[in-house]
Amino acid sequence: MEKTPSCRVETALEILTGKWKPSILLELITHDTLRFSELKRNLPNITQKMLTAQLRELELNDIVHREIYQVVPPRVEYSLTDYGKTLIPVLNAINAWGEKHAEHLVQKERLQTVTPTLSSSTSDSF
Amino acid sequence: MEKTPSCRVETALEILTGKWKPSILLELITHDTLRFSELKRNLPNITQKMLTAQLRELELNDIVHREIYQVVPPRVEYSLTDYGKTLIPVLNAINAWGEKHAEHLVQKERLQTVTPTLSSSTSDSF
DNA sequence: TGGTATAGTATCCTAAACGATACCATGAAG
DNA sequence: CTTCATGGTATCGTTTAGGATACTATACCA
Repeated sequence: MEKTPSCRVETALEILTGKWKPSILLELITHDTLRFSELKRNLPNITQKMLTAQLRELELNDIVHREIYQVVPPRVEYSLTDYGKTLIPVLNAINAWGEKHAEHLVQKERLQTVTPTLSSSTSDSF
Repeated sequence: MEKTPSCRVETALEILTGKWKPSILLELITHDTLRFSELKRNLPNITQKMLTAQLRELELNDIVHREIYQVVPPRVEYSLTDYGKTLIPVLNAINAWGEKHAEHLVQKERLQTVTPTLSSSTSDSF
């Protein structure tokens, strides 16, 4: 009880991180429900092992729901739980900052590539 | 150009993750400016190596500023850059979700500890 | 009888993150 | 001449994350 902010942030980040979790979550946000094979198709470089592992962790944290249909060949569908959907604003905030960061990077590069020769740049005061 | 949301989220998370970065950032948010030794004191289990490494990464990403005073013994002060301060709302969002998550966990545990014997729980319909 | 599709496991290996420990340079104070 | 404080590096070992690959069960379909 009475956890510190740093502890809470770390817990939240643990749930969000892992090489594939953001992509998986964004897939499920935009597609609502996806079969295992559909997720795999949409995440071209993931291995089956990693996809299973990351989904299991998300399931353990009650972020995604796993629905098994007893048919052959197997059909398993993944979707966000209601609780998982509370992550959407967080991911939006992170995504928005990521956008700002991309802009910030090009500005830093612009500053660095000014030095070498007196080239392209137009709006300089001398 | 035209990065995907998943890519931006991953970039942002790369900057935020690392075993000690959240704690370091929160220290700098709440204390404004801290010397190396003060950071180390406030993060009891961090090693010098890790503190240096994580600070260097944050510096590289333009999140923290490193001010060196040429005195002996050395004095080095760390603080958030203006750009680094744009992370504060993001960390707040993550922290808020982390709080919700802690509550969610105790509720799940309450549901699980109902099963074993017919103990404590009061409001069940049979 | 054999191939196909799905949703996985199991095993092994590599690379990266992290941790423990020891060492270093400097100048002031004693 | 020694000691102390600060803010580091350097080196080594362990632990964890992730990747490659092979294998499996099942029922249907040809």
